[in-house]
Amino acid sequence: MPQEPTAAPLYSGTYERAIDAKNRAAVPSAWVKNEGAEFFVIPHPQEGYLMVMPQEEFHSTEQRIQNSGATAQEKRQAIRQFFSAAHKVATDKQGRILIPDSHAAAAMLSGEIVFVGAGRRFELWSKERHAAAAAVNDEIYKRVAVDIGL
Amino acid sequence: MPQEPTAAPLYSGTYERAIDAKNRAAVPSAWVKNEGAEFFVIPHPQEGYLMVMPQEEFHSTEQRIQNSGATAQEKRQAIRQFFSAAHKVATDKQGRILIPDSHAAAAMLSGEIVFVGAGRRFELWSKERHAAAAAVNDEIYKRVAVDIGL
DNA sequence: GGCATTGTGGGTAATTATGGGGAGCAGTGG
DNA sequence: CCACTGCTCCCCATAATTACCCACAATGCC
Repeated sequence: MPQEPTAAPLYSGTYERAIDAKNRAAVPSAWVKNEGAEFFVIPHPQEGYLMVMPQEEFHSTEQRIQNSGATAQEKRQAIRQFFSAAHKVATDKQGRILIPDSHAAAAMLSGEIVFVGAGRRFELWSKERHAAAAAVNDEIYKRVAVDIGL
Repeated sequence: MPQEPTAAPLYSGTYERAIDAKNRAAVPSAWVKNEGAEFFVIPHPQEGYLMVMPQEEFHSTEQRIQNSGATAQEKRQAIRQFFSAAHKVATDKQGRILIPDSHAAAAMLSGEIVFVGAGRRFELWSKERHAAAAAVNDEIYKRVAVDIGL
């Protein structure tokens, strides 16, 4: 049998979850088994949500900054910012990750939150913000879908 | 001519099925090669039915968005929407897939449903919607058939 | 007519999601 | 140096959901 190149973890789908008073959130079980249990959590620089990625995607994101068209000094500063904002988290025995306070506040995470698959990484949104952002994206998605004859 | 190592599955035909109270639907046995087959389920952006595709078709659809004429940002947003709407499902030991609640609701699937082969992917319709859509398609099909001298 | 395959339904066990108590540690300030 | 505080992790309990298993009906094949 031709050995499948162990497809890199692929996060897809949307899951509503709760974040409790201790800032713990259960990662969808379908996403935990692919990967070990360690993720990097980084607030998205503009939009108010958290990016969560496994180590390899974290490194590849660093590379993308490195390969950007910015000046050497700008890249150094951007990478420093990137690293300082990134927190490494691990799932506990119940498959939950602990969101650092500052990050939860930045993304307004409390009560109902949404896990959104985004390919090689996934995202954490507050339910309200996600509803708004998804509406915008859905417009664009529909237009592009017509373009490619979906 | 580049020979594909494993013949891409071709889905054809129309099958009426039931979806039960647990949102399970039996995939036509002719379409399930091995046990534990995995599919991605995505609501069609405009019309109210579900697209179901194996992983390779899923990726190729992502590529088609990537190669569309939209701007880089639009493509990113469209792909994000595409990923977030796609749920990975696997057949159980009886060859059934579990349809996520939100998707079943979006396509109004309950009671009688229809599996429709569509080449490298297949579709899930509610019986009523499929009847309506099929009537329209048949009109078009007949006209085109005359065009090509069928 | 048997027999195997496929589709359907439902009971039950296993997994997953969530909440909360409490032990262990680190840092802080007396 | 030692309480005290805040935080994190572990454990358990419970609820909800999912997957597994069996039973049976319908169909087609030998």
